[in-house]
Amino acid sequence: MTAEEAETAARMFKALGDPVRLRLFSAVASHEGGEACVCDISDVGVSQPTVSHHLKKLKEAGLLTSERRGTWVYYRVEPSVLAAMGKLLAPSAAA
Amino acid sequence: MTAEEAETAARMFKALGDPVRLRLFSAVASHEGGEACVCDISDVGVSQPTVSHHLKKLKEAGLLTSERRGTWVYYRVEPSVLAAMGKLLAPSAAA
DNA sequence: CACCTGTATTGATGAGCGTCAACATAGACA
DNA sequence: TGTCTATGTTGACGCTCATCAATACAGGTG
Repeated sequence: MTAEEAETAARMFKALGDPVRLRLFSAVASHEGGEACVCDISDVGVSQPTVSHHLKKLKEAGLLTSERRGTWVYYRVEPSVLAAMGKLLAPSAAA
Repeated sequence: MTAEEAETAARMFKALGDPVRLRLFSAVASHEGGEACVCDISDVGVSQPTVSHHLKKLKEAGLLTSERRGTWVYYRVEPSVLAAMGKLLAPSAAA
């Protein structure tokens, strides 16, 4: 594993390395249709700006995408990225 | 996903959220026999105390175990923990 | 237009992290 | 015992991060 590969992958793991972000991500991933409105998942015990901040981090890490539809903003998981991370965690099956 | 589950899982993701740690972990995981001596994997561009520090973090996160055999210390991956993380990243297959 | 709700940004603060130099410890060998 | 190598620990520095209050922006409704 090269230093560059490690940089890229570590950014994604790091994004999931916060309990609030992990819960937000899990909530989006397990929501119906694979997407969720912010209002559906923002009950994680922190303030609204903090939720927004964490969703932005997940987006910057490439784990989520967002789309505004009228009043609400919907977040959705990026499946290809998930698969790549999963392979890193299953070296016996992937390498 | 409860707050406690998120705490536990986030600790493991966080441990892999550093490029140096990810490379160390990957080196151990892909090494012959699933274990590696520190001397085999410490070529990641940081000083020896830093390597030791990161290996300790991975151990505290439950991702690695260590065992001294004579002069050298060998690290080995914890497969059960890997599987649990993998499932989190494959919600379509696990939940 | 004014007003309300949902979401994002700004600015500040306190805590945590990555890194290294220096030092300490463990084991092997003479 | 002394010495050398391999690894871990300590202490400190700079940087990043998580969080919130305050504010701003976007879109809907009247």
